[in-house]
Amino acid sequence: MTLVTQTTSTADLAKPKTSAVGAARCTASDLLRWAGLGDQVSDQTDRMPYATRRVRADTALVHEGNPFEYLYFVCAGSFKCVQVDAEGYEQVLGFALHADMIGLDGISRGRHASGAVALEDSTVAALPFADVMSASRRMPAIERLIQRAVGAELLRRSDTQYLMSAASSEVRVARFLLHFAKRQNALGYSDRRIRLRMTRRDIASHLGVAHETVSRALTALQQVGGIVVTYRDIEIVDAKLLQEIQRVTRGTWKGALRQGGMAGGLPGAMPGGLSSRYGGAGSAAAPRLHA
Amino acid sequence: MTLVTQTTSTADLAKPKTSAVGAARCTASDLLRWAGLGDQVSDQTDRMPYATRRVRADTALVHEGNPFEYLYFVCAGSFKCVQVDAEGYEQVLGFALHADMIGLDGISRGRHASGAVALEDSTVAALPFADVMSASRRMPAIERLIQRAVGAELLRRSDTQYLMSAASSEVRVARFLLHFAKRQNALGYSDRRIRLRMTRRDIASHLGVAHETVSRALTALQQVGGIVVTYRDIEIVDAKLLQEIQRVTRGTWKGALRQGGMAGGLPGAMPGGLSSRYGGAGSAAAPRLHA
DNA sequence: GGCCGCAGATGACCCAAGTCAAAGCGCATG
DNA sequence: CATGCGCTTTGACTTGGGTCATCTGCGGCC
Repeated sequence: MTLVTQTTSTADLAKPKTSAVGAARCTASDLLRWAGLGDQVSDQTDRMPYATRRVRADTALVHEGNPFEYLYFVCAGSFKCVQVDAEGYEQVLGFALHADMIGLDGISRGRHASGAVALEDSTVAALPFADVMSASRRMPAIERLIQRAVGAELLRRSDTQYLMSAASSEVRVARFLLHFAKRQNALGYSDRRIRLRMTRRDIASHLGVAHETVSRALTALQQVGGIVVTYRDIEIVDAKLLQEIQRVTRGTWKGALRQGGMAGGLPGAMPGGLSSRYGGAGSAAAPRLHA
Repeated sequence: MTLVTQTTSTADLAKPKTSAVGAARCTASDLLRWAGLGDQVSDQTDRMPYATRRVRADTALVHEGNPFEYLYFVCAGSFKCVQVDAEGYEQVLGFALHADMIGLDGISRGRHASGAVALEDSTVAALPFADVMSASRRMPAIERLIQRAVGAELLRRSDTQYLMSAASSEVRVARFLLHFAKRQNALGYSDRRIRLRMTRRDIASHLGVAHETVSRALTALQQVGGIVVTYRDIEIVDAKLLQEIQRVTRGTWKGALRQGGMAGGLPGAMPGGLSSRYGGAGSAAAPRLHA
């Protein structure tokens, strides 16, 4: 999957939250550092102060439909990005973590196409869009920051579509966990321990399944030995296994696993969990193909 | 106007913005005009020529993973944007129509995160990304063009997530049709007649369902009187009905329809088609749909 | 400290849609 | 003009997971 690692300053990424996040203001160079563009910082970019804002858990930073004025850079904490449909049903479009940008989708219409709700007490830097744009014309580093934010946003949307394109719910959950772990890892955190800040319901909405199904999928993945679940703490104990499961786009991954399409097969986990009920029965049609 | 097969539906698709699309080069002002920013054209923006490229049906304009050098502006024709997973299964992320920009997702990693395949003989303008960025620094109109492209792209991604968040397949298809009609309408075409250039399979992939299900959903929507299907030509005969159906995010829309949750109720369409199996009123004259 | 409410897990049931199959149709190709 | 392949539709069957319901446990709040 052609993961061109961000060549810029892995060192900077390794130490998140280096600055005084709680401060009432932060400078452009802070943003660049947090965004992993530390080497872009120059004298020019240093003196631009932006206001920061505290957002308490479960409160909205951005309301869907409100006028688009600011871009928000997540200094600390995390958010869910949501759209509410006519019936009041909340669709979770994605999650914004540390160093992500919130609000880009307001560019097109001048109004925010989605809302953002804090999953925990969080801090953001509020960047007046007009200012940022004019600054980016003068300072290549800022331009880079915006470009990166846009690129990251687009990428995250693709990833979401990829998540939802999976046929089986367990595959979706596996993808979600791996994806989340990778993002945390890029921020300098462990890629084995995931601390979920959102409810099962939020995850379910994001993946396009029922929340009970998320529960069941987590249990299932735990039973085959891929993860250990403790409420919202997930430990990935067999990343390789999850990777195998995650690859399956169509059909049941259990079928794919047993057909030897996957290396090694499963240790003792098989008899337990999911695969059992399907016995050795002949549902083993050749998967894939369909050109 | 070149041999680009775009005029097809003579009368109905009548007023596309015309221009010398077939030319080997086009100017920035052409792009602005096509993008609906005609009023932004000034002398400055006039003299910048971009190469155009012909892309024949079923051939790739962009290959996933290739280096990101150009943004492509769709002058004529249409594309599907795709990602291919490890098993070779093709996921359709979206469709790019006239005046859309292709390739933005390459910004983040310097490589295209998705490919683009022409659905018909098409023409694009190839904009070297570096040039465009430097031009946008000097010319507000170009900057606006890029902003608009980015915003539109983001919005389209949200829309796709919205499409896929629907519970029932018929709702997904209804949303897709309305969404597509709106986009065509924004380009000056009819919002009642849709000419689909992609296969059912492409649509299915985009919506996250099986292609047979798309067929059945189209048939079902036709039977309740919402549309008339003639292969790839769809006529929307009852937009209001489709709107009602499209609103339903959870559960079956048939249920929502009958519960009076929807204004006015439906004329003669109700008894037939989908609602039949759900007990209630006379399933008498109802053919089709399992049962 | 005790009550209340929500998050999460799990079981039972059954329908929507995936899968497999097969039959039209159309368009492209020689 | 004939042939064939792939798109589309429809049917029959199977099942994953949505829905409803219940139970547990944790946390907040008076």
